Amino acid sequence: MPVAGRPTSKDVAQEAGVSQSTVSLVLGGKWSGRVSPATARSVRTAAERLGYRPNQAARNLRLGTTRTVLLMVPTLTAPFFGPVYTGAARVAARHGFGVVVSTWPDGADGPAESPFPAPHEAIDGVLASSMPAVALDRFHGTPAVLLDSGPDADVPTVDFGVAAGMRAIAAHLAGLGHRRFGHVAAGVDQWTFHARAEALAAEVAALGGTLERSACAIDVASARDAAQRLLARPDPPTALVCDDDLIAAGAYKAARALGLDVPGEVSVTGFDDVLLATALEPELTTVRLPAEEMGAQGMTALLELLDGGRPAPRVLPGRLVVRGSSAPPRAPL
Amino acid sequence: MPVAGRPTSKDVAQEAGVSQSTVSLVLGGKWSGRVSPATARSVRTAAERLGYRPNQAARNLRLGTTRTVLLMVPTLTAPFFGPVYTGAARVAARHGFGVVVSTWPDGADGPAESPFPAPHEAIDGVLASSMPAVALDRFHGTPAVLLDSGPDADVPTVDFGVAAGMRAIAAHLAGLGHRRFGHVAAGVDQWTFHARAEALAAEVAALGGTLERSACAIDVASARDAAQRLLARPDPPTALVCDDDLIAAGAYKAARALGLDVPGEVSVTGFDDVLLATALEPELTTVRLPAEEMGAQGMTALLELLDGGRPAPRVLPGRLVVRGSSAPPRAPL
DNA sequence: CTGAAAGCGCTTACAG
DNA sequence: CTGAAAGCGCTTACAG
Repeated sequence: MPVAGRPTSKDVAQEAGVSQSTVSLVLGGKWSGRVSPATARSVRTAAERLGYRPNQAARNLRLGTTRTVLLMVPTLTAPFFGPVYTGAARVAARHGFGVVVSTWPDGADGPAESPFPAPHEAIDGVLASSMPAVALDRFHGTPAVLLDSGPDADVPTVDFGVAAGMRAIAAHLAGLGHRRFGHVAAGVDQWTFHARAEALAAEVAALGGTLERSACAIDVASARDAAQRLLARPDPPTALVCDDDLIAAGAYKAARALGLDVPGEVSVTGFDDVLLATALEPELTTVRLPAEEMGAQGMTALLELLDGGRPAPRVLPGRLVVRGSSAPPRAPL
Repeated sequence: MPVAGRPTSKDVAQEAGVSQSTVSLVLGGKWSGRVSPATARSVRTAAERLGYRPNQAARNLRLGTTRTVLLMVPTLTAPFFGPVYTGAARVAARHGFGVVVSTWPDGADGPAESPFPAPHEAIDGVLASSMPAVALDRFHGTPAVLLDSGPDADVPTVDFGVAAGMRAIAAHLAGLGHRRFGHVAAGVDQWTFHARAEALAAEVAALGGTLERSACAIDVASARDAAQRLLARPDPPTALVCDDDLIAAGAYKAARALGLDVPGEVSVTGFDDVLLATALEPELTTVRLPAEEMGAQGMTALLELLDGGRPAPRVLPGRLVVRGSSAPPRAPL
């Protein structure tokens, strides 16, 4: 018997000849010992025949939950955040959660731009990536996990081992014989870049090398200029350590503009290991960060938190990937 | 008077000394002529004092709507989809809609992987990008708009003018003097790549040139091999037309492996104009596709559809961006 | 083993 | 101009 509009549990009940509560019990998987197997079967059959799908809004209203979490990122146009989302959504789906995305602070949504309540008012938790802790203020009290934002927060955190990654880069270059380092640094006020700068400075000092620093925005042209400033010094670095792969692409350009061969005359390293790293020529020595794993671990921590747990801070190690952009320095003339 | 838990419209009513329906009327903006301005003001004050936010689940249940649309994309790790999302979310937010993302067919969610109802069961509409029309089957009847999937669908569409873009590439190269073309083609069964191939073939034929085609996956290594096959022919092309920027990066590698200078000995063009295009050396001649605009226009069309309209198909023109990777062919020896 | 009933928090006729 | 009431579709005590 066809039903007008989308079928409800009441329609299924009528079709199966049982009460609506029985339908709910069976389809909710809470029937064993309470409903006879035969009845359960007939409910399932009826539900299938009618193409019944439970109404989420009613379920949410009744349970006071939305099974939706918000992933907040600074931008979706950087290659880093796609994988983070993918990992988070994978874990979320396994637990019946959906993930909505918003960008902040330049976000597409939010009360400032819209007269409507922002969609993220209806969420159970927040996953915020690459943000200062104050970004969580607007969610007063909503369970939250911070990703890639540093371990010093009063919510659970998941971070990359960027300090160890930078040390691995420096050790690799030092092993090749480099002593004069240039740091083409992202001039961006995020924990990860502060941590990278600090670790590099400490490691170079420990190795007895010298380090000059030049800051830039995270774009190719700005990185090229910053790298050029370093290479134009009287006693230029033999290795340019770049804060990410895109910046490294700018360093390549600076080297080429000055007629310097990479890696013959100057070594260049990146960080992140995005697609770009192997698209460049020579391919880039860099540190691979498990972005998708960060999304997955972050969601796992958030679900633990929603479950009443106290997930411990996690640190995901990066891995040095040596490719063609690093080599021993040219012997002094 | 503090209220336990999150305040409801009933709490606001009590605080303001009015009925709950009056609160709903005022806060829903439907009060003019029905509630006195003074009462309205006191309701607003009470709501603010209590930090009241309407419960979306209740609202959705009552209205039978979710104000949520699903953006379905093949993958989130390609650089194209971040901007599409951003544009869609911007327009959606202006109309009080949220956007959830899912990937298909390799999706993180969906009934196959999860015993729970997929979150996207609770949506008002679907925006599907770079998909065959059959991808919409599982949403039987949900209003949908197809992006970047070709104009031949029985739902509204938004596409790029890829044919015109390819013609512009071919005309540009022909203007430089090229006659022997190689097409490093994405061997991916998507409308956009079929359209690119067809347009290029037609234009080269019209110009009286020759065209060889070599297919590859959309990754650097596969593209390099495909380009190498073309360049190894007895009478190799003087220009490699690549189906996207990443493929062009592979073509650069093939040229370098054979000791061929770009653009001195072989010209290379891309498509899309992603970040990579200016990270390469030389910078890539390509066609810029307005991805964010596609997201925005798609959402506009979907909202129109939800409003009962019949949005016309839209085509967003690309723009040829000439950079350093294209030059006149080397004079025959 | 099964069903009648309450109630989640809204919006919107309907009655005054 | 304002309020009492119905009802959206669920889940879950509660009663039998």
